[in-house]
Amino acid sequence: MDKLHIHIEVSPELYLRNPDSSTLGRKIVTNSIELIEILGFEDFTIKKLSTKIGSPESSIYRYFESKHMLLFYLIYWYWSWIEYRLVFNTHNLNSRTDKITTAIKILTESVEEDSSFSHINEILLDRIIMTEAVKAYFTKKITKKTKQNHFSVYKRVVERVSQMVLAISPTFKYPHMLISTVIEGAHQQRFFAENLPSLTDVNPEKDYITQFYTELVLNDIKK
Amino acid sequence: MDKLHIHIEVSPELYLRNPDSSTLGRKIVTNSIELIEILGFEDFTIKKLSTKIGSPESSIYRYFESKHMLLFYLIYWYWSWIEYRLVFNTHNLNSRTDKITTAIKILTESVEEDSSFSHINEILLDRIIMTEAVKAYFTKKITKKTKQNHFSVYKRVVERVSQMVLAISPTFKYPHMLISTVIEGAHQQRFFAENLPSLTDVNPEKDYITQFYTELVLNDIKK
DNA sequence: GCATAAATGATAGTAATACTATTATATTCG
DNA sequence: CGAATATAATAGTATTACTATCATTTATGC
Repeated sequence: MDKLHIHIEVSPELYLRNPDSSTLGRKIVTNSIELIEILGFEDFTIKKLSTKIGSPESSIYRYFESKHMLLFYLIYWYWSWIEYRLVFNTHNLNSRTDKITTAIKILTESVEEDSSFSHINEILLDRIIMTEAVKAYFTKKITKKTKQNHFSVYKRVVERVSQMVLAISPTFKYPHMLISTVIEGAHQQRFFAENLPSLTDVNPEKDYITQFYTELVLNDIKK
Repeated sequence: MDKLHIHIEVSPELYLRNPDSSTLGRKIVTNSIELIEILGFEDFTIKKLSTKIGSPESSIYRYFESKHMLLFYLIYWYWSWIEYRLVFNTHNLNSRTDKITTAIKILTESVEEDSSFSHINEILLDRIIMTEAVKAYFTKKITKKTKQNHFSVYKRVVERVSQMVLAISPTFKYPHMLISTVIEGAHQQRFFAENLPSLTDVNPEKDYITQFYTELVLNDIKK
């Protein structure tokens, strides 16, 4: 597996003080992930986080400008981590089909192992992204410009996989649309399977969501 | 066009007093749509709505239990309206491919005409669903049971179109997954086109999103 | 057309929350 | 050891979702 001790750096625009540079900072991040996963982002409050870590609210605000920025930090971290895994696991593959298949696997599978190379629990973070990330795109609490800057990693991931699509089918007109549909779709289907099963087709096979989206993509680009 | 004076009834579980039964009730609905479209659901407040319509907050709460329930009401209305259009426009088609193509068109196109058979502006409502509906699924403010009850129309729409998929390809394993991917994907792509264009492939052709999803579905089910 | 009931208005209040401000105390570092 | 820096302790503000109460208007039955 890819249990290297890589270090993920988050864009400084997302924090006031780098939470990765102190024990308190890391405590904030670790515990916010645990709390958001349990409560959901709406019911998650800085007050609750502050009591959980035993530090005052004002200390948390020294690291993050706002509750929303903390969520953006987590999202950024997540996509950096996905990008790393994407590059690491596909770069030495020769077959174009293998590349795209591996990429779709990484984008659609639920994370079930905490690679524990950091203070961040990837299993919980993956669940947060599944349920909370959409809200972050759609919120008007953050300006367009800020969003566009801060979704840069996500965009890069979409771009990378779009290139894999074009490598197979150079005239395909909508690679970004296809890939962002797959990414968001897979998250949503996982959520539906847990919460609104009649909107999806729950299946005992572990990787049925990955299978579905892999076939969807291959059928579409190999017309 | 389908400018019939049909009347859409919303499940009584979603309101305290039926907003369709009084002028104040209709005023609340009409104006909430306008406000949510402008402000987004987060910045939309009952106070702002109450000043807009010149009635106290307490009057609004006599119709809707909460801000979230008001949103659920709008979502329910929207999907009832979509279901009506779906049934109306497909039932007299003979070709299976025509049926599914028409269905996908209805599910993926942006609404550009207010059919004005009611106090509800469908153009604005369509935009609200595009940006705010996902938040409604994902919120923990509403219990699972309530959600499952209240998403019944949405589920019925998915079910109807799933049946059209099965009519073409009876052994297709994931019709619900395919259709909910299309519905949510199309909304998201429209949002991306306006707000985060690098995540999609913006195209001058008016109906490129519909085209994309139509081909995606046909390629997938006609293997 | 009048009594009764129902809907609405006017006003006040509560608890929670995101975030700010200030000052005191630790902690780190040259 | 002294100075800068990070954290704690505490208080406060504005906003918001929602509740409560009572007066007034409007609709309804007879």
